[in-house]
Formats: sequence, structure tokens, C-alpha cells
Amino acid sequence: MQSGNCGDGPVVYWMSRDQRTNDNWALLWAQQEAIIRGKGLIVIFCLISDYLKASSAHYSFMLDGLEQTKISLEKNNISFYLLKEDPTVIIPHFLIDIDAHLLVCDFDPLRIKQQWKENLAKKLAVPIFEVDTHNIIPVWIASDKKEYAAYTLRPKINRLIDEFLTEIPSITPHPIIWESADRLFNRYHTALFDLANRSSFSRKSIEAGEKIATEVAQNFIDKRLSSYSNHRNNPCLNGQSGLSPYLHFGQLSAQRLALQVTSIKTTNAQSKEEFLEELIVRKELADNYCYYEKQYDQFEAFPNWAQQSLNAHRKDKRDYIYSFEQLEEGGTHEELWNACQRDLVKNSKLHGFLRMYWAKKILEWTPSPEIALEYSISLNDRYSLDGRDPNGYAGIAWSIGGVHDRAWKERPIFGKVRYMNEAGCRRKFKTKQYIESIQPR
DNA sequence: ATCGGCTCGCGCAA
DNA sequence: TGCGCGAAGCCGAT
Repeated sequence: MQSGNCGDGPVVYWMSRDQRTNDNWALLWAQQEAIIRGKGLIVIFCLISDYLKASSAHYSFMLDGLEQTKISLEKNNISFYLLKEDPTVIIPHFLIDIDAHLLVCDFDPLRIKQQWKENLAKKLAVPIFEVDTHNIIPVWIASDKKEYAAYTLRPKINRLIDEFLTEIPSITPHPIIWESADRLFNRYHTALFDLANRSSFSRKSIEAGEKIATEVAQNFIDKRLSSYSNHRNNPCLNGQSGLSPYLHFGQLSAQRLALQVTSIKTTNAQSKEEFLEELIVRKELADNYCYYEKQYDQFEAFPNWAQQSLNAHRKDKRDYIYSFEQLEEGGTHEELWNACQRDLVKNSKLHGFLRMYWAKKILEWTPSPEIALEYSISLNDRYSLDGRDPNGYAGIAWSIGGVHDRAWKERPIFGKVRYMNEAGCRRKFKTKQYIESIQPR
């Protein structure tokens, strides 16, 4: 937070990472402040074109969700405005225009979001507040440094979890109506959801929005949580929750999900524990990594042992070298890998276990770790619905650079970075069945 | 099927 | 300063 001059207009919540009305602490906090100060409350969202190479499928998923969120906000007397410009340009004008009282943001550790907020803080007269409603324990409270691995963050989370994993109040109809809302609507309505006629956008493979996110979560808890432990690493069994797109876009609250899972009494205890480990420790570790490691997508972010080891193996002979395009179209010599790539492109997601194998092969089949990082991130961000997420950057850094992992027996190209291959997959599941389940193009 | 070795450094106890 | 311990796998021996 910083001091500033509060105007007489409404409190503004700039929604960005957490695209939901319910279970949103940033919105709740904004409403509380608005009520205390006797002000109206509005929500804005800045729509950037070509955001971190997002594809039409991402925009489609996001805009579908935002349309629903807009409706539920309006039911609660909270106007929603979609601003189609760079936030560092449009927000200062917008806030002056409406004589805003406060600006509330949600938290995001990615560089572009942090830069936006830094630039805004310099330009704005009104105070800015940032609320972490993506993590259960705000990143800066869970730990004040870049954690070395899950085992160093886990005890810190465990110490705080009871304090933060609490029930979340409901949003209530905002009692103070801001008079100028209609005037503003006309001015900023430009092309509001005209993208809804998204004929050029690709067919939806996954339904979006808060409502469906809640249903998918409930269905997972009811039907598949109990077998999570046994099925999670088998891509043929639909053993994972499939919730990461909803979590990524903030259409589902991680805290709500954790509350639901925690309160389940009858399920398999190990499954419950492992799912909560993924949902809380692993996910919040990824945010910790991106927040405290500004070069989260670079070789320099890797631990020293991995950098040294990868450096020592730079000149190792690569039996296969593929270009970005060859990888992108799934044209390697390994059918399992090609199936993974096709799966990613066609279905906008890749199974959690296969992602590790997928990224490790890119390290093996490209000229350098830097190129492997670039290609993996590029493919993941472009095709995966949960791309451009700390989970993705941390997962790829784990695969290629040993981030949050330990050193293993030294071998060519990988050095001491953990090796994975198709043989390991064959030991774990029926790779043939998986390959056949992904139709060739 | 199951087991052990591979390897490093954090964080705590002393 | 020393040491216990973790960490989403591989591989070869049994």
C-alpha cells in the first residue's frame, strides 16, 4: 500500500489474475473499504492483445469467464468495465476521469504484472493496495526469500495454514450506488465483449467460467479424489483434477478448493494429502519461485550445481536436434513425445506427469539449455490453457534446470539434472494406449 | 515386484 | 561445523 490522495469517486478493483466474483479476497477487501468510506465499488479489467503470446483459445476461455463474472458482479451492484488498452496508460486516465477513491489489485508474481504495478504506482495519485487472493498464504508472508525446494517451504506453510485456510465470506450487494456509472458505461463501453462474436476463435474444448469451475471441482471431489493417489500419474486414467485452467485464470479459488477437500472425511487419506500437497505446497512454491527469482524463465535461475553441470555438458553430442517447428508439429522420432505434443495442441493441456518427460526431451533434443527453455516455454505458453502461469515456469525450470530438485547421477547432456525417458513412462502406464487415444493429425 | 545407489545443500542442532 | 534428510526417476541386481 502507499499513501495518496483519495478522490470522491468509487473504489476500483483492477481485476487481473483472479477473474471471479466469488471467493475473491481482493474484491471483498475492496468492498469492505468502500463501505467503510461510503463509496461506490467498480471492477475494471484491462484486455491486452497478444498478451504473452496468448492464443485465441486462451482469449476465448478468458472472455467467456469474464462475461459470466460481469453478470454476477452487476447482480451485486458492482459495475464492470473492460478497458482495451495497456493498463499503465489507460488506468491513470480512467482513475482521474472518475475521481477514484482507491485502487485495489490482485497479486501476480509475473514480471509484466509487477512492472505494470510499479509503473502505475509512480503515475497515480490515489493509493494502491495489492491483495494476494490466488495463494492461500500470501507469497510474501509464507516466505521472505526464494525457497530451495518444496521441503524448505512446506514447514513454513504448515505453520501458517490454520491461520489462513479459513472460511471465505460471500460478496453482498454493494449498498452504495455510484451515480456516474451510466455515463461511464457509454464512454468505456467501446467494444465491450464485441469479441463475444468470436467467429475467428477456435472451437472451445473446455467450458469456462466460475460456475462450471465449481461444478468440475465438485465432480472431481465426489468422483475421483479418492483415487487421485493411484491414478494421478497415469495419463490413461483421467486421474488428475483438470482444474488448472480454472485456477490459472482465477475462475476457481484455490482456497475454496482446499477448504472443500480438507473438509472431506470419507476419502482416501493419502489421496487427500497428495492433492493438497499439489494444490498448496507445489502451487505456492511456484509463485514463490517467480516472485523471488526475477529471471524465472532463464538459465541464470537454475541452482548452481545444475548450471555448472549443464555447462560441463554443453558440448556433448546430441543424437537428435529438432527445430522449433519440428517440435511444434510433433515430428520427432519418438511417438510418445509426438503424442504429447499433439495432445497439448489439440486439447490445450498436457498431463502433469507427461509434462516433465516432454520438457526433458526438449533439453535432450535441442542445442543448448537456453534454447530448450525458450522452446518449452514458448510451446507451453502458446498452447496450454494454463500457460503463462508460475506453475508452468517452475515446472519447466524443474525439468530442464533442476529447480526445486536434487542432483542425480551424471549423464550426457543432462549432467546431474534428473533424467527421464520413454522407458520410465512404459513402466508406469500403457504408452501405446495413450498414443492411440491421441488421434494423429 | 522391490531395493539400493546415485548427489547436493539447506537448515537445524551443537 | 557437522550431519540428517529430502527429492514428481532411472537402472541394474535380486
